[in-house]
Formats: sequence, C-alpha cells, structure tokens
Amino acid sequence: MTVEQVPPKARKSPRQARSRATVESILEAATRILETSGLAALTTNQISERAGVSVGSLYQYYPSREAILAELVRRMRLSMSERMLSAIAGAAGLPLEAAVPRILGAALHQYETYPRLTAALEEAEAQLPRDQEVLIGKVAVRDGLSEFLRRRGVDDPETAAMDMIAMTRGIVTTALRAGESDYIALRARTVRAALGYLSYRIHPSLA
Amino acid sequence: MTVEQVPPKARKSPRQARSRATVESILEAATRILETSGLAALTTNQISERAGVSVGSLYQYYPSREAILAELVRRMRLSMSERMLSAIAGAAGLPLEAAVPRILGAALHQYETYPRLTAALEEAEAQLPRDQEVLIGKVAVRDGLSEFLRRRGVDDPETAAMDMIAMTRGIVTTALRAGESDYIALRARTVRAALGYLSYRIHPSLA
DNA sequence: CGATAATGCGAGCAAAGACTCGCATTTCAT
DNA sequence: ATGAAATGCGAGTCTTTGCTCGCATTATCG
Repeated sequence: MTVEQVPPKARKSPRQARSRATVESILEAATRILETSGLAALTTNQISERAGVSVGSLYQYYPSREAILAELVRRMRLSMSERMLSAIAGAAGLPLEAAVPRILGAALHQYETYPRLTAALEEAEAQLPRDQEVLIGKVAVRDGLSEFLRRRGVDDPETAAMDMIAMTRGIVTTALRAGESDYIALRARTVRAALGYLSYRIHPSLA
Repeated sequence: MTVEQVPPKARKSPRQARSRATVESILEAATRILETSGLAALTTNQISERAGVSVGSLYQYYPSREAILAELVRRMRLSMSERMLSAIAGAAGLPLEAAVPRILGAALHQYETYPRLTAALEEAEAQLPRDQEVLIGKVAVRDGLSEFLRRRGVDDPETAAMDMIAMTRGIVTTALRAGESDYIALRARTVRAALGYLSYRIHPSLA
C-alpha cells in the first residue's frame, strides 16, 4: 500500500501522530524562514535546524527542497483562490462598484497578512515547474471572475479578468517593495485601476 | 591613476583594444545566456566558455558574477529610462489620450525586443543591492511622468505615476509569462488600464 | 630589440548546500 | 514482553559554482 515508486516524486506519508507533528514543524519552520529571511535563506539545513528535526527526517517526508517549496506555494495559492472564489460568489448580486472592492480585498488579504512570505512564494513559484493543482485553482478564479464580468456586460471578459488580476498584482508588489503598508489606500488604488479599466471607453482618436 | 582599492568593487579597466573586446564579449555572452536560458544558467563558467574567454580574464574586469549582472541591469534600466523620458518630453503638448500610448509604448519596447532577457534582468534586479544609477534613472522617469500628469490636472500625480508604471509592468509580465506576443494588443490593454485609472471618478457609494 | 606592462589562461581551491545511508530509538500490534 | 514497523538521527558524500593564483602570451615604447 505504501508509495515508493518514482524516485523524484512522493515519499513516505506520516502515519503516527509523532511524524505528522514532524511534517508540520518542517512546514512551519520553512514558512518562518521565508517570512523573515526570504527565499535564498531557505536551505534544507536551516529548515531542519529551525524545525528541531534532522535532515534525514526531513527527507523522509519530502524528496527535495523543491517539494517543500511546492507544498507551501500550493497551500498559499489554494487559499488565495478559495478566498477569491468565495468573494466572487458573495458579490454576485452587487453592482461593479461594490463588488470589485470585495473581490480585490480578498486578493489583497494574503499580501496583507504575510507580505514577505507571499513575495518569497511568488518568487519560488516562478522558478518551480507548473503545479497542476495551483493551475486549476487559478483557472477557476479566472473563469469565475470572467463569468462575473460577462454578466455585467463587460467585453472580452476573459482578458479583462486576466488584466484585472495582473494589474492588481503589479500595483501591490511594487508598493510592497517600496515599503508601503497602508492596505486601505492600496486597495483603493487597485479598485480605481480595475474599475477604470472596466469602464474606460476607447477614445475615437486612438489606433 | 589606476583604480585598485576597495576589493569588492572595481577591477582593472581595459586599456588596449584587445581587452575592450574581451569585456564586450563577456557582456554579450552573458546577454545571450540570459535571453536563451534564464538567470539560473548564468554561471561564470558558462559566461567564459560562451565568450571564448578564460575565467581568469573574466575576473580581471569584473570582481564577481554579481557585478556582471549589475552592469547588464544598469544598461537595461538606463536605456529604458532614457527612452521613457524622451517619450514623455515628446508628448508634452499632446492630450492624455495620445500621450499615454506613446509613453507606454516606450516602456514596452524593452519587453518586446528582448522578452526573456528583460524578465531575467528584472528577476536579477530584485536580488541585487540597489544600484544608485538605476535608482536615479527611475526617479527621473517618475518625476517626469508625475509632472506631466500634474499639468493635466491629475490628483496626487506622484502616486498615479507610480501606479501607472506598476500596473503596466503587471499586465506585461503576466502576459509574457503566458506566452503572449501580440504587442499591439498588449499596448492597447495597458493604455486602457492607465487611461481608465487616470480618468476614473470615485463612486459616492465607496468607502 | 629588450624591458615592462597589459592581457590571457585554466587547473584547482574552498565554500555551500542538497541529499544519503547505516544505525539508534520509539511506537504498536499481538 | 517482543518482534516488527515506523520514525529519527547527523556525520559524511557528492556536486556545483564562484573565484584565485602562478605562469604564459601579447602589446607598447624607448
């Protein structure tokens, strides 16, 4: 029953309570390191030291450093997707001007709660191979958002959904890198960007 | 006259034509590697091999791998800043609807010409210590842009300038990562985002 | 030419970090 | 209690990579 097949993939899964605690402490240590010191500081030795667990034990549950990172990325992205989907669902009946702040507020939540961790995980995500689960979550959000936009008569809602998310991330990551921490103001700016984009009518003099 | 003081800083500067060619081939090789294989592939051995130059020679002109990266980042950013400043100056008399496409077109030029290289250099820039020259260039662009916006009656033009740049980068990098290559459409979307942001009037029902 | 400086070379050093392996300890079913 | 399975351990291996150092080659100039 136990898995132990393709080398670069899965390892043992924890059966006893003791080992489940070990796995948790590994992930928690990794999270703390990312939040306080960034991606470059996340070495397997650092993780095992901070987790109070030997390197050997670490490799009993994760086949590689990347696998740990992938798990953290997955958790972060899935939580973010879930939160956004729930915001989109909850904003179903509202007009754009009221719905968009809720949706973008949900997106900002992750950045507000763990700014450095989130930045580090996004950096890691860019370097890791695409994760199927993460992709599914993102597609669900994009689809939910574009369906939401379509119902309000927005043209090309797929592209609009993508751009809304992309510009929000641009504004937020730039602001965070600049040391900003006023999330109320930050949300207002992302909302302005999104609603402006959505409501803008192309000027006749443009190509 | 020769420099040779603080160890972690400057090295010899090339005097003969031969060595100037060496330095150029180093930078060119590094550029090619970044454009074709990304930041992780940029090792000193790779650079020296592709440049047809020994590692020793490489270290005669650059004190570290980082220094080479820093130089490429500097060149890219200065070229980008220059291009944007010139677009801003050239758009001085135009209305927003005509000026913004020119300015954002200038920003996009770098991404369009060397998409992978630019992505790699932005990744590198985030990891390197702040470069004074680069910073000066960026500040000049932000100031030029915000002055430009102020003259058209935009509120808080500093923040607006920053957000314009940030959301443009967000849209472009996301689109590039998704494999998009229609830069005409891409520019139209960034223009829509920027003009929408600038022209958006806050709805009374918002917090 | 000959002397000096500039440039070029690349084997090899040192550090860092991912990962293994054999063995000790703990848990659990019987 | 006792054997087996699960878990834990960490010194040590292996690989990668940035970088140095002593020496060879080439240019410059009187």
